[in-house]
Amino acid sequence: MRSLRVRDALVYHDHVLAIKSGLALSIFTCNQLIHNYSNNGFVQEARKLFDEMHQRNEFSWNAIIVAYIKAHNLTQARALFDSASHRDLVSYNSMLSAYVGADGYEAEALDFFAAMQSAHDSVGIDEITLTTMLNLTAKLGLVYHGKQIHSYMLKTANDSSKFATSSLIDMYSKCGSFHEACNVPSGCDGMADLVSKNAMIAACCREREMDMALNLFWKNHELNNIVSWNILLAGYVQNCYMEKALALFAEMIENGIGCDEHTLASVLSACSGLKCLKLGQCVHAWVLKNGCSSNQFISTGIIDLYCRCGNIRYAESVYAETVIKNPFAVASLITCYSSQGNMTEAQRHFDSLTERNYVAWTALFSGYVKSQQCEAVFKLFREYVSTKALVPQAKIVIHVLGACAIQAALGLGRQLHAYILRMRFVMDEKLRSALVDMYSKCGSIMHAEKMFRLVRDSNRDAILYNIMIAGYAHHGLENEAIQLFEEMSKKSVKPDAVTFVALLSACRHSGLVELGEKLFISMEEEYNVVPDNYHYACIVDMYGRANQLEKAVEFMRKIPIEIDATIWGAFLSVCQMSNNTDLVKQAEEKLLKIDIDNGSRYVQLANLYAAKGKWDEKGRIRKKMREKEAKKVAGCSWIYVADGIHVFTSGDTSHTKADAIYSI
DNA sequence: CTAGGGTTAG
Repeated sequence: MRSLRVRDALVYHDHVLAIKSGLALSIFTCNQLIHNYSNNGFVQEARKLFDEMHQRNEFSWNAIIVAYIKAHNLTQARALFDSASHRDLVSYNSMLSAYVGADGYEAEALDFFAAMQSAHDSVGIDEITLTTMLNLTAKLGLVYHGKQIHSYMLKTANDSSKFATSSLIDMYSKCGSFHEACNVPSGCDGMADLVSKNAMIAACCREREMDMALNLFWKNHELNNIVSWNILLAGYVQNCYMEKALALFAEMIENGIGCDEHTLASVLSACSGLKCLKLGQCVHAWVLKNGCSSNQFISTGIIDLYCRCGNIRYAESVYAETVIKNPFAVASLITCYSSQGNMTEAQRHFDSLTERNYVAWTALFSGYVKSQQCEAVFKLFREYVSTKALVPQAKIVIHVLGACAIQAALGLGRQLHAYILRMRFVMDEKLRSALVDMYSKCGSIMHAEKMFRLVRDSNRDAILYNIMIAGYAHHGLENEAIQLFEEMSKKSVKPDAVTFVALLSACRHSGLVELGEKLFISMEEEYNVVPDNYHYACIVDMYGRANQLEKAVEFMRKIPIEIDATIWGAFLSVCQMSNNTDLVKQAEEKLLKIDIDNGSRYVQLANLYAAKGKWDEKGRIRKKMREKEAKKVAGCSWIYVADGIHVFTSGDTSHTKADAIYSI
């Protein structure tokens, strides 16, 4: 309705102007009309008027070029630019900023900038050109090029306007050079203009320096606008201070700052992070009332909120109503279905996307890995690699390596390693860690170690150490595991809960009771790591394997946390060592109360009674298991043969070639 | 005298 009225007004305006000026519109008037049409989204009308003009000047050409740029038609804009009879620096700058602002036109932007410097029109470049180029280097994260432009700006005295200052701060910050951003003259004190101050607050938030951001924010706070508040709000959300974000939002409302679409997008993220459905729904209602649901950040935020709060039906119904099927929203849905193990729906959503971006791909890969559907991961990866339009992403390769680790698919893992080298991926710690883990879990501890040693000392983080220590532990190399732990401590890399699970399980498998006890005590006292159920279970199991029932019982009594199925399970295997039926009964009762659906527990119990020759007890447990319809997944082996994967369980005769296999 | 291009937040 509103667009129609604007159109009528423009046409009417057109007539009035024509009559007033004796039917022949001046160039000036036509140029203004082209702008009016363009600003209201009527690019065709603008073009019609442009075509009808008898005379045109630079302003006319620029107006029509900008009209196409605003309509996101860069091809047409460029065609007009190339054919223009009048061109000036403004035409060039308009075209350049269009390329910089659009996604996927980075190369065109660079070429265009180069052409500007050698153009035969010789329009040259000015401060606007340079700030636009700063924007591009910021987008690409190329601090080296950003510095070159900065130097050029210094040389040509184009470095001190408020536009230059804010762009420089923004560029250095987005390129990861926070220090340089702080050193931009009159930028860091927040006393320059408001945009520069806001850019600086954003830089602090990016650097996770929230105290610094707050200091800046409250300096001359009466000058702050809604952008300043939104930056701080987004800063809290991105640094996971969700409660603080909501408190700031409340303050915004109290102070009459109001809120806009940026505000609401951040508030929705905070609600998702806190799984705060109530407030999130209030925002949803507000959005519906005020008609800003067409904003993609907002609709994605609402879908994400319902997904994270586990309400996938609402998420689906909101998604069904969105006009533009945003890949980010779909990624959220995929993640939600994946977490429920519903990969059919996850895949369906993925298939529905016409434009699959890297977020959607990553979500699907992650889902298949989490639900341990490794064959699906490998199949998806083949599809991904053959999609020529995609730039290969390290994050996705990391997921596929994870699937190799689960499946112990060493051959595939090695192929991936070769692929990584061939594609010249940057070997960062995450990629290297994934490779170490893959080699270790595929049984090739030697290659895992080799990869680990390739990481420079200073780049070895706790995660990498954990992977390698766990690798040694699984391969029965407890001395190497301990040694690496000592190296870790020496390099003052802080061990965490995962480190100690790996270490304690090395101790329990190799019967190093004293060392296990020592490590267990030191983890809390020296390293400030609070033991959780896995650590307690390790120690209980360690005593059990070492045949030290009394110590295990005593240890069980002292456990300060609620004893869960993991710990009772460990205790049950300790009972296997003793003849104390009372203890078994006790453990059984507790265990079945906690872990009623887990078939493994029933089987463990039944086997325990069977081993003691108590067949009636065994029968009783098996009957209970049938009553509860608890199922245990059978352990299995598998082998890759040329045409695919073959899975076997104990005593399995279901394979089509079972007779031949057994005879061999 | 009056026109067009560049900066900060999700």
